[in-house]
Amino acid sequence: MIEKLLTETFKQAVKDLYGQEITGKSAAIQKTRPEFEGDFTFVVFPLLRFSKKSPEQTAEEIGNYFTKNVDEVEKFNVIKGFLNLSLSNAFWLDFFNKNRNKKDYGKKQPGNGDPVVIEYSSPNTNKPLHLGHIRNNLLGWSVSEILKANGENVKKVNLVNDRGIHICKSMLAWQKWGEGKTPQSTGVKGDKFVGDFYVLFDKKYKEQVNELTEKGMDKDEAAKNAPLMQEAKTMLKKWEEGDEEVRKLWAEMNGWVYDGFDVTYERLGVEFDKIYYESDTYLLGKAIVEEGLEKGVFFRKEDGSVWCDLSDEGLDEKLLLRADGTSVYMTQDLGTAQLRYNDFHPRELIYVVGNEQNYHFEVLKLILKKLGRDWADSIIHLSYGMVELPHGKMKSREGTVVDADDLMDEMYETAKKTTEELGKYNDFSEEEADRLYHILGLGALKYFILKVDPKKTMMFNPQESIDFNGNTGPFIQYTHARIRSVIRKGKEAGYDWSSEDLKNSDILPKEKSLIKLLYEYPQTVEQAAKSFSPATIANYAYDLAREFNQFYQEITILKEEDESKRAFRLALAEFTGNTIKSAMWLLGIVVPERM
RNA sequence: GGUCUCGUAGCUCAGCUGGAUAGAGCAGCAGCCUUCUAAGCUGCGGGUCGCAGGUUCGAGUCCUGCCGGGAUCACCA
Repeated sequence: MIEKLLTETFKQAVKDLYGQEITGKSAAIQKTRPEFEGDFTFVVFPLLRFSKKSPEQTAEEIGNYFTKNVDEVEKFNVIKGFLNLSLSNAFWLDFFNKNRNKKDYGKKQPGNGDPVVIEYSSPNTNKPLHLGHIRNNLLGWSVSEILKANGENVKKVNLVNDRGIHICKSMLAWQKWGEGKTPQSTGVKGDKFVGDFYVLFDKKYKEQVNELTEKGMDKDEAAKNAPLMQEAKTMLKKWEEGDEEVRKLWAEMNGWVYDGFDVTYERLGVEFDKIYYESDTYLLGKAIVEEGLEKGVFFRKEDGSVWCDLSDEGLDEKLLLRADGTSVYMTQDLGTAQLRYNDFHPRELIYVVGNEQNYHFEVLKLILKKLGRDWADSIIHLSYGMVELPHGKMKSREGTVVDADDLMDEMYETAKKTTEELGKYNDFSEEEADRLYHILGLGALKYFILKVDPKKTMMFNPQESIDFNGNTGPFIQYTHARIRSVIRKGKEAGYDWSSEDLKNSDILPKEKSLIKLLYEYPQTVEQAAKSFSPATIANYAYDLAREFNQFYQEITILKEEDESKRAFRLALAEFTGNTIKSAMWLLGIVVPERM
């Protein structure tokens, strides 16, 4: 990496010229801003106390040191205290030739060290996936790929919350009003089918609560005492006791849900190396609670409930086991964390979970530490912001939930409509067209969501999400298709740009800025991994596509008569196309050859 | 109320560990297809970076306070 050499030289220059050792902080290298001439810039203000000279003079002296000692530095200019270094064309050309044919440019070989386990998706089995889950799934998948590209041994896992009161509600409603119907008999997708009964339960339950309050019962009392809630609780108890009939129905209805989820996952393009089910792991959590009691880390209250006192850490007491002995969320999560540690002995244990659970994960880590699990520090809560709609938050109660399948349908339709309106590719077969609409629709959706910093709350405006112009997935996909078109035509014409040593004596500004951007890809991938941020990749892909389009607009490729220039530009286009494809892959977005 | 978090153009978002005149897209207006895909390119207008202090040669970025939004503090998950 040339930056390293430049930084070292900078430090050495200060030492030789002013007799001062400086740290990396005062030798920070940065890209030269496009409005100035140069490639890399150092700021000399911090050195003035050593040089005892003006900023201009100091920069001038160091600049001279560079041109004298570093071959790659061709020239420099000084503006105020900024030293702008220009690297030689030979350097950029060398970088270009050495890297443009690398299969995995910008990516490191996947490692086989201690794995990084990343949990994402984590659905409940009582309702279909919605927009919030989509952000989670896209983030999880993309961060996994980004970590892989940085040489991590990544294991994707899913933790399905398949037990608890929520699924009992669906089961109960189906028993009462299902009339023996099934997804097969009705043709309704399994997860939707079960979700409908969950909604039905809620409706009937509310009716009961209203009846009770009208009779004068206190609202909280009514909520607790409504017969349906009582029945659901009884069912949960029976489930925990292993009641055969309840377990059978439970398995069947969960099966329907999984069939539905599979379809959605497949379409979304996510998958997992291992799937955990809470029904398999919650008992381990109870065992850990016992262990904590024996160690004196937890304590039991008079009513029999178990707690952990976190007041020394500035937090409250946390419940770990209800008075009736049933487990709560934290209990289960202690169990699943332990299990995952046992299974993988991971270097890092990443949870892709919304920021509404920040407190939960803080507590989880504290409790594990109290229990003496030194690996608690390897737990990373990849906390992402909520998705909001123009009218406000998604509320299932108010029917403002954006269903994942519906959303993908809409994106597909928009892709179809837009393509047809533009009158493109009527020669596509039905399968080809279908595939293209799928790629474009999903590309738009994924890019729209992933381009926003994961940590931030994001606004999902349906109007804007289906836009295919500007900073969008289809724009980048289009750029790729354009490049492939040029490449195809170049090959048809019999042009050859395969040489390992392409020459170009005068690189044009637009060519130069493209090369510089390509040069930044590897460090962008590293940065994205460090910050767990697909948005970093998305923004890069957009910049690259935009830069290419400017180049493409301004400079002819195929019609260039100078053979070496033509070959150089074809190679540059191909390198750019490959890098766009690579970056988009890290976002889970496929790029088409034609569109 | 405690803790955490966010506040950048009309709207949606960039702005890496502090660095030059704060950038894109959308929306609006005006141009560019007999030339490699116009899902593109170019130009114009639009900003007291919530407010006030502080640290620094230098603050959108760091610190403090205030204002405003959100999350959380459940025997829900």
